[in-house]
Amino acid sequence: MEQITISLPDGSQRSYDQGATTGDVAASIGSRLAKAAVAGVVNGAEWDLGRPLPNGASVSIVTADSDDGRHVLRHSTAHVMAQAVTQLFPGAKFSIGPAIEDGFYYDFDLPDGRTFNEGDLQTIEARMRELMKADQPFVRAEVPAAEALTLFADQPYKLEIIERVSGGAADGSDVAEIQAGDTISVYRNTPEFFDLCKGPHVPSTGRLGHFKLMKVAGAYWRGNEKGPMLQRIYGTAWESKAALEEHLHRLEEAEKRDHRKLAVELDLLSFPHELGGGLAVWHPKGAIVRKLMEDYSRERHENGGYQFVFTPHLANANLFHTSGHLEWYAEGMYPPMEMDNGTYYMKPMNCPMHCLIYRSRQRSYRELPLRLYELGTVYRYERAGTLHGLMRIRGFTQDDSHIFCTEEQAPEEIASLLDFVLSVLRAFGFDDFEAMLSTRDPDKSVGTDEGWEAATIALEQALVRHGLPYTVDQGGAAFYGPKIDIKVRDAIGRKWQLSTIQYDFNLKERFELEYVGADNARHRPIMLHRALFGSVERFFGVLLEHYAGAFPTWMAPLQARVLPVAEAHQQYAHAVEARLRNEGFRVDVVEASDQLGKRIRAAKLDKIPYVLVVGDNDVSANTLGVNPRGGDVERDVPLDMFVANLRAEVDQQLAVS
RNA sequence: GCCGGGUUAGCUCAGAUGGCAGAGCACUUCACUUGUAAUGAAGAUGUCGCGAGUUCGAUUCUCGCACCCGGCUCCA
Repeated sequence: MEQITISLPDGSQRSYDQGATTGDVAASIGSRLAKAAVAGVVNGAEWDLGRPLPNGASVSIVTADSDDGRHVLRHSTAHVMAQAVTQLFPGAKFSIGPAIEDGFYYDFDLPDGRTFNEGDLQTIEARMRELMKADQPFVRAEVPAAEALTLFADQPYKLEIIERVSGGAADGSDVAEIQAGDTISVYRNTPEFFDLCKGPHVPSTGRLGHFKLMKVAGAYWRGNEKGPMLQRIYGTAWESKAALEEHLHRLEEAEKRDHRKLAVELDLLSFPHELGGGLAVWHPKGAIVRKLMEDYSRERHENGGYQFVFTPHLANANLFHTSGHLEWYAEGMYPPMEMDNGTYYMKPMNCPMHCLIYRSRQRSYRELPLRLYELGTVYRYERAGTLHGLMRIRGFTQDDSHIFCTEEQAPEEIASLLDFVLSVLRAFGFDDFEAMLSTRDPDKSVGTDEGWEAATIALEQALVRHGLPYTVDQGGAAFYGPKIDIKVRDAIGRKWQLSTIQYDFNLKERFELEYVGADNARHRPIMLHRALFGSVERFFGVLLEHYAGAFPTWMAPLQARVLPVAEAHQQYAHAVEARLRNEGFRVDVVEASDQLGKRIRAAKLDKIPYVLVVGDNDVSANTLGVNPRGGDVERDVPLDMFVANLRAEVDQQLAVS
C-alpha cells in the first residue's frame, strides 16, 4: 500500500498508510493527545479528525483545552442543540449556530411564532445529553451546491446561506449566482439530521457534554432590524467539568460585582422610577467618590496644560446645523424645544461649543496647542432597550478635551496625550491596556487622502512608540477622522473600552477654524477629541466593578470608622475622629448602642478601609485597634503612627506613574 | 425600537382558584455596656409599579403604559 508522509509541528516526519486521518496522527503521537484531540490544522486550514490527509501535509493537532479546540467543541455542541430542537419542535427552522467567546448560540425560527421559555431550555438540554450519550459521529460530505439546495429545501435560512457561501464568497458576505462545480460541505449526525457547515467538528457527539444552556433571547436574522426576529439560545461549553464550573463561578463573581447591585448595597446612587429611564441621582456616598474622581481629573489636567471651560446644556438649533449633528446624529438627540427666539436642543456633545470658544477671536500659532477641557454633561437619546445602569445612560458627563494644534505639532501632541491618558488610568488602578486603531472607511468619510494618511500614521506611531499592543479596525473610524480607543482589563479580566483619541476633519471645516501662522497666513488647525474616562458615570461604574465596591483608600467614601467598645470610650472615639478629620480624612464614629461585633460587621459590609476600635487601653495610651479591610487586626497602634501610615498609603496610591 | 422575562415593606424574597398580604435583614423603643464579622425582647412598616376593563369584590384575570433584567439592533 502506498504511504503518505506527514510533517508534524516539531519538524519530524512520519509515514502513514494511505487514507490516514488527523485522528490517526493524534493516536500515533500519544494516547493522551488522542483523547484530547478534537480537530487538526492541515496545511494551515482547519481539518476534522476523521478526514483523510493529503500526502506531504503539515499537520498539527488541536486539543480540546486550546482556544481553537474549545471553538470546535462549542460549535459541535451548537449542532447538537439544533438537532435536539428539531426533534422537540418539529418544523423548526434554524439559521446559524456559531461558537462565541465562552460558548455558542443557535438561532431558530419556531413554527406558528412559538417562542422558547425557561422550561424549554431544560428539555432541550436533557435531549442534548441523550444525543451526546448516543455518540453520533459527525460525518462530513461535500455536495454540489445545487444538490444542497434540495437537501435544505425546507430550511429557508440555510438556502440563503448556501446562495451566499457558494460562488466563491467564502465569508458569505455576498450573494452570488451558484455556479456548476460549487460545492457545499455538510455535516451529518444521523440520516435525519444534518447541517450546513464548513467544520471542523469533533469526531462524535460523545466527546461533548460539559455544557449548559444559559438563556433565550431574540435576535434579528442577519442582524437586520427590519428583518424577522429569531429565537436565539445561548449556551456555554467547555472541555471538562472543572472548566465549566470555573466559568460558572466566574459569572457568579461578576454578578456580585455588578455596579447596579453594589450601587444599592453601598448607597452610592439610584435610578428612581419617577426620574425616567437611564437617569441617575447620586447619593452622598457616591457623590463623594465622583467628586474625588473629578477633582483628581481637574488637578491632572491643570498640571497638563489644559484650560478649563464651561458650556451650557442647551443650544440653538443653528449650532447643530453648523456642526452637522442635526443632519447626522438627530436620532441620538432629544426632541427640539420651541422657544420665542428659535429652536433649541439639549446638547449631545460638547465639541461644537468648544469650537465656538476657539473661534471667539483670532488665534495665533503662538497659542497652539490650545487644550480645552470641560466636565461637560451631555444628553443622548439612547433607545429604551439599550439602557444599562451607568454603562449606558441618557445623561452623562464627559471629561471632554478638544485640542487644537498645528499639523507639525500633532504627532508630538498625540504621543504625549497617550502618555497622559495611560498615566491617569494607572492612578485609578488599571495597568493592563490595549489599544485599537480605527482607520478610514472610504465609503463614508470627509477630509483628504493626505490628511487621513498623516493622521493615521501619527496615531500608529504614538502606539508603536509606547509599545502598547494594538489591533487595527480597518474602516472602523467614524466618518470624520481616525481614532485610537484604549481598553483596560479589570480585576477579573474583563475588557472595558474607556479612553478615546480622535482626529476631527469635519468640525474644523464646518466651523472654519483658523490660526495665523508664522508665515502670516491663515491655516486650519488640527482638531483632536479626547475623552479619558469617556463618561464619568460609566468610568465610575467600571471602577465599582473593578474594585468590587472596595475603592482604594484615597477615593473611599469613608476612609475610617471609629468604634468605641463601650459608652465610656465614646469621648475618646470622638477625639480620634476629630484628629483624623483635621488631618483631612473622611471618618465617622458609630457609638456603642449595638454590640461591637455587629458594628464591625456593618462597617465591613460597607467596605470601609479601616475600622478603628477603641477601648480602655487605647484611651489611656492614645492608641487604636486597627482592623484594616482585607487584613489582620493590629492592637495598640499609636494614633500618630496610624495617621502617618494612612497619609503614606494615600500618597502612594496617587503617586503619578 | 424588537424578542423574552420581570415589578409584593428601605433591601432580599415568599404568597394566595379572585375574598382583611408574609418572612429575614434594616428601622423604632426598651433591656444589655460589650475588645474585632450578626445580643435579646417588643413595635412600626405596603396605593402588592401606574391607569383602565371584567367582577358583588382585582395585588391576583384582560388590555394599555412606565420602569427593570437578559439579548438583538443602535452607539456620527
